[in-house]
This record gives sequence, structure tokens and C-alpha cells, in this order.
Amino acid sequence: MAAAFKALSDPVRVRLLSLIASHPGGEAYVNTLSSAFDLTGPTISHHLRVLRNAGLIDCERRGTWVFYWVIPSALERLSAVLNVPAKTVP
Amino acid sequence: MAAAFKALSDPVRVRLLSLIASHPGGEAYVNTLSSAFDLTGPTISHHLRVLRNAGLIDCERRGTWVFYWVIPSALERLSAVLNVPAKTVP
DNA sequence: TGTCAATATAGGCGGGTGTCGAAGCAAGGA
DNA sequence: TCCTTGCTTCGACACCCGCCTATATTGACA
Repeated sequence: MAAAFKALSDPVRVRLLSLIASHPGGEAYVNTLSSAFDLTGPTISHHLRVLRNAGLIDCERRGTWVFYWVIPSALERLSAVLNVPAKTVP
Repeated sequence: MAAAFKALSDPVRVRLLSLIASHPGGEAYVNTLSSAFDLTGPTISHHLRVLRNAGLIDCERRGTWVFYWVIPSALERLSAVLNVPAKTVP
């Protein structure tokens, strides 16, 4: 459970997830993502792998490019953990 | 934004937050929390401080004990970030 | 087949983080 | 006033993580 939050513990990865999700069709390929950061390709690749190992995103190769998309059910599960009953429940 | 997720990147802290939130009244004092883990007091205190610095919980001293409670608005803000539009939105 | 473009993997360096024991405070009671 | 209890702070050690460069892999195309 915390493994998924750990994957989101880096600003780059949060932004990556947001970028992927906000792309038309919910998909984006790596080059588009890389160009949004001042980081090298391998570093972006590393972050994408972390997100993928956490089960937050998935990918598929289409010719030369690799497309990534988010896995909504995984995010919903995280979101559910944060839905806490209000403090004053007498 | 990622700072809050970073605070949740440790299993102990996720469990702490869950324990605090699930306690009657939404509050818990430290000794109760500590006894749920095989960790020393200082370590629990450290994790609580991380959660507090991230704005996820707050605390108050009442006599000898210190009570902690979660800040629902902070969790709601995190939860909102995870609410992603579905992949297929044509 | 050979070459190029797009990603991924491997390895190494520097800084950050979890954990502990020991010591320090605060509050209450003998 | 001194002691005990609950919790935090301090200092140190081992480990993990993000970043880079260099190298490998995969697919398209000539």
C-alpha cells in the first residue's frame, strides 16, 4: 500500500502521472514526457519504471515509441485510503 | 504537493495515519500508537513529526499525554489529485 | 544487412532517510 | 523538592534514492 505512495513521493513522478493522465486519450509517449523536464532520458525512464512497478501506470510498445497510460483503479484505491471519516463523529 | 505523498511513502506512517483516523473521536495519544509497532518511541515520534510537517496531522498536549488527529482537508486535497479522468474519453 | 532513432539498462556518485540508544523536557504525584 | 512517566530531541550508523554517463536493445527504413 505504502509502495504506491512511495512511487508518488517524488515531484517528477507526480508530474509525470499528471501529464500522462491529462494527455488526450490518456496516453503519452516518452519523448513528449521527457521534453517537459530538464532531466535526461534515462532518468525519466527510471521514474516511469518506478510508477510501473507500483502498478500506477502501464505501457505498450507501438513501433519505435512506447506509450504510457495510468491505471485508474490503482489511483482509486489510493484515493479510498485517504477518505477518512470527519474528526467529529459523536 | 509531492511532499505530502513523500510523508506517506513509509508503511509505518500510512499505518499511523490510519490508526489515528480510525480511533474513536479521530484522536489518539502517542503511547497507544507506539504499542502498535515493534519500534522504539523516538522512531514513532520521528514519523509523527514527518506527518505533522507535511500538514497531514496536528497535535495538542493535554496534561502528560499528547493527542494527534488527522487534518481532513489535507487528505481531501491529496485525494483530489488522484481523481483522474477515465482513459477512454471520446 | 547496416544505420539511425527512441527507450531501456547498468554502474557509480552524492545526499537524504529510517532506526537506535542516550539525554533532555514537561507534567503530575509522593 | 525529588522522582516517575510520557514524549521529544540529539547524534550516529547503515541503507536507499535520484541523478548522471555510458552501453545495450528494439524497431523502422534504406
